[in-house]
Amino acid sequence: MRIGDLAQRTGVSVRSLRYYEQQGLLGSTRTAGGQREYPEAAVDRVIRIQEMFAAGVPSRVLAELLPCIHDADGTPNATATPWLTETLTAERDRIDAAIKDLRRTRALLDEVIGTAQGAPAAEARGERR
Amino acid sequence: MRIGDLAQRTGVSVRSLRYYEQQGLLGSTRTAGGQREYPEAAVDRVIRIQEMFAAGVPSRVLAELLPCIHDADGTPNATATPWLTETLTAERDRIDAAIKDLRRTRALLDEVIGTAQGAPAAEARGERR
DNA sequence: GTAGAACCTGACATCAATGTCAGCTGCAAG
DNA sequence: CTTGCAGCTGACATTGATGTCAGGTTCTAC
Repeated sequence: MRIGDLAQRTGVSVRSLRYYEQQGLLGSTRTAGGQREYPEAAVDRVIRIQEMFAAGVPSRVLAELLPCIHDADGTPNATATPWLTETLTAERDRIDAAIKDLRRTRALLDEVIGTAQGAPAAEARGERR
Repeated sequence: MRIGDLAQRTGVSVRSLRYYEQQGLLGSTRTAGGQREYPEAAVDRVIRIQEMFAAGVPSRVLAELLPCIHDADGTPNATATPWLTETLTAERDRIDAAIKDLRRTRALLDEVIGTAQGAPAAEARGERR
């Protein structure tokens, strides 16, 4: 498929798709005229890239990580280098901390929302965290 | 306390503290000579600000939200405007989505890490998500 | 073959929080 | 009083993903 289709099917802008390629995250073959052509599997890959970005994984790490991922359609690929596993472990810890933080913030927002609606605050309602 | 102390006790840079003030997130009194002076409660507030930033709450929203927070030391303050509650609800939904996303990403990292260490992949070990 | 949509590259702009530098002033200890 | 650290303002730089524009090429349908 062509870049416009991929963009539409993933909800990611054409600009970003080209950026992903530039960062070595997403491959493409080219037509005789030089236009990008993507396989069906690109859809999944792009979605994964988006998730990773949203999770704060930097593209540098992502570039090394992607080949190691057991894709949905079953293409294994490379194995992680020692450096990569170490980095990923650090990333994982960072993500754990981020989740914890998000939960705390969420609870706080919840409380303010609840209070504003005239209801007693979360603690007073015996809500579980 | 003065800005350097606050920075040290919160782990936030002096630069950022001044930025918070500029954004209306953090108040301070000034000494005769114009230097910032913070109350003890500022420590908690700064930490909260950091958490919110980490959770992706934009400073514009934060500025309106902070006065509504029932501080740790028990200072209530303002009540949320309708606009604010609406915005916060949207933020909360965003955060929920972010948490979900982080979990997925975490699982993926975990799998790659596990595989690299010669262990079978997570699915094969019957791990729960 | 021609019109128009989709694509190409390259460059510059944006956002938000933070870093950093310069030049100046306040403050506390000797 | 002097010295030196800490603080002040203001300005510019950075980072990373993305938007946007310009000028040109390819592809598709007629």
